[in-house]
Amino acid sequence: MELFVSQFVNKIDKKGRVSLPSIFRNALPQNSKNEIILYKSLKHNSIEGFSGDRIKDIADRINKLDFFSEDQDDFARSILSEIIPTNIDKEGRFLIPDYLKKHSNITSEVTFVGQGHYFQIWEPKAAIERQKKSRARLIKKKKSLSSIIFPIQRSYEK
Amino acid sequence: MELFVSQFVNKIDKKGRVSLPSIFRNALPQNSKNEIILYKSLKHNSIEGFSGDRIKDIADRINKLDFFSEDQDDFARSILSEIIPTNIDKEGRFLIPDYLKKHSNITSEVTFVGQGHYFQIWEPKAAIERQKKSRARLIKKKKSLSSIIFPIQRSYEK
DNA sequence: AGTATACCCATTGACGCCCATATAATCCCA
DNA sequence: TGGGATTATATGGGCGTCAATGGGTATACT
Repeated sequence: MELFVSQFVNKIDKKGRVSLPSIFRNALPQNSKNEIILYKSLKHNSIEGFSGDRIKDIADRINKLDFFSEDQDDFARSILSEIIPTNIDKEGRFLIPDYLKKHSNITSEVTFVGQGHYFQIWEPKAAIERQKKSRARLIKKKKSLSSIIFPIQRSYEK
Repeated sequence: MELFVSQFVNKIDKKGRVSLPSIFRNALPQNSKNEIILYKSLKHNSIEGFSGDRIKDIADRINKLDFFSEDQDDFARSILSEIIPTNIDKEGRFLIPDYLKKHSNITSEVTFVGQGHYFQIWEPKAAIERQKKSRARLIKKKKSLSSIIFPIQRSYEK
C-alpha cells in the first residue's frame, strides 16, 4: 500500500534536516525514493508534500492547455514555479526551505500528517489546533461516516 | 528530471554573467548542456528560454495557430526572428543580451521561474507582482490548483 | 587598439555523503 | 513465551564536493 497515513513528530537538527517518517518513505514509489515535492499549502499555514514522480503528470496536464493562453501561464506560474523538489539523503532526511518554514512558523520540530496521497508538515502546536477544529467541524456538520468513505466523485474540469 | 520547476534569484556580475540555476542546468538534455534559447515573452515584460535542442517546439506551437491569421504572422515574426541562442560557460553562466534586459527592466538581479518545459527570467520585483496576479486570476476564475495537482484520487499502481 | 566573450582559477557557504550512537522495534530460539 | 540478540529509526557530527560569485587573462572580432 502506498498511502501516507498516521501522524509523527520529528525534530529539525542544527543543519536543518528532518527525518521523513519511515512509513512515509516506504509509501514513496520505488523509482523515486530520494526525492519529494514540497509547496505551500493553499489553505493553511502548513506545507504539503508528495512523491517526486508526480511532477511529470502535473506538467503534462498544464501543457495540454493552449500554450498562448493565460490559463496555461497562470497554472504554470502558480504550480510549477512554486513547487520545490527536495532530496532525501541516505538516512531519510531532507531540508525544508526557509521560506516554507516561515510560512508555517516552523522552528525546531514538525508534525507530519498523512493525508492519503499527500502529506502535510505543520508546526506541532498548529497541527493540534488544526486537528481539533477539523474534528469539531465534522461533528457540527454531522457528516455521516458513509459520506466520508464514499464521497461524491466530482470531475475536476469545472 | 527534465522539467524546469521552482524559482531562484541570482545576481548579474560586472561582466553581465548570470548563473543558470543548477537544477535548470540539469534539466537540459545531455547533448546540449551548453546552450539555451532566449526570446522575448509575448505576454509579459520577461524573457523566456528553453533548451537549445527544442527550437522545434516553439515553431510547432506557432504553426498550430491558424496559418492565415494575423496572429500567426505576428508570432512568427516576433518570436522566430528574434530568437537568440546563448552559450553557457563552464561555470554554468551565460550572458543576457542588452535588448532583452531592457525589455524586461533587468539590472542587477534576476528571478528564474520554472514553467515546466520552459522557464522565464524576470526582474525580481516584477516576478513577485506577476505571481500575485496569476494566483488572483485563477481564484477569480474559480480554477482550483489542487484540481491540477490531484485531479483524481486514484491508486498508484498501474 | 578597443570592446566583447570565453577560459581558467579562487573563494565562500551550502549541501550531500559517510560514519556513529541511542533508543525503539522486531526477531528468534531455548 | 520470555528475554537476550539483532535490526531499524531518529538523530548527531565530520568533511569533501558543488553551486554561486568574483576576477584575471587570453583570444577574437571590428
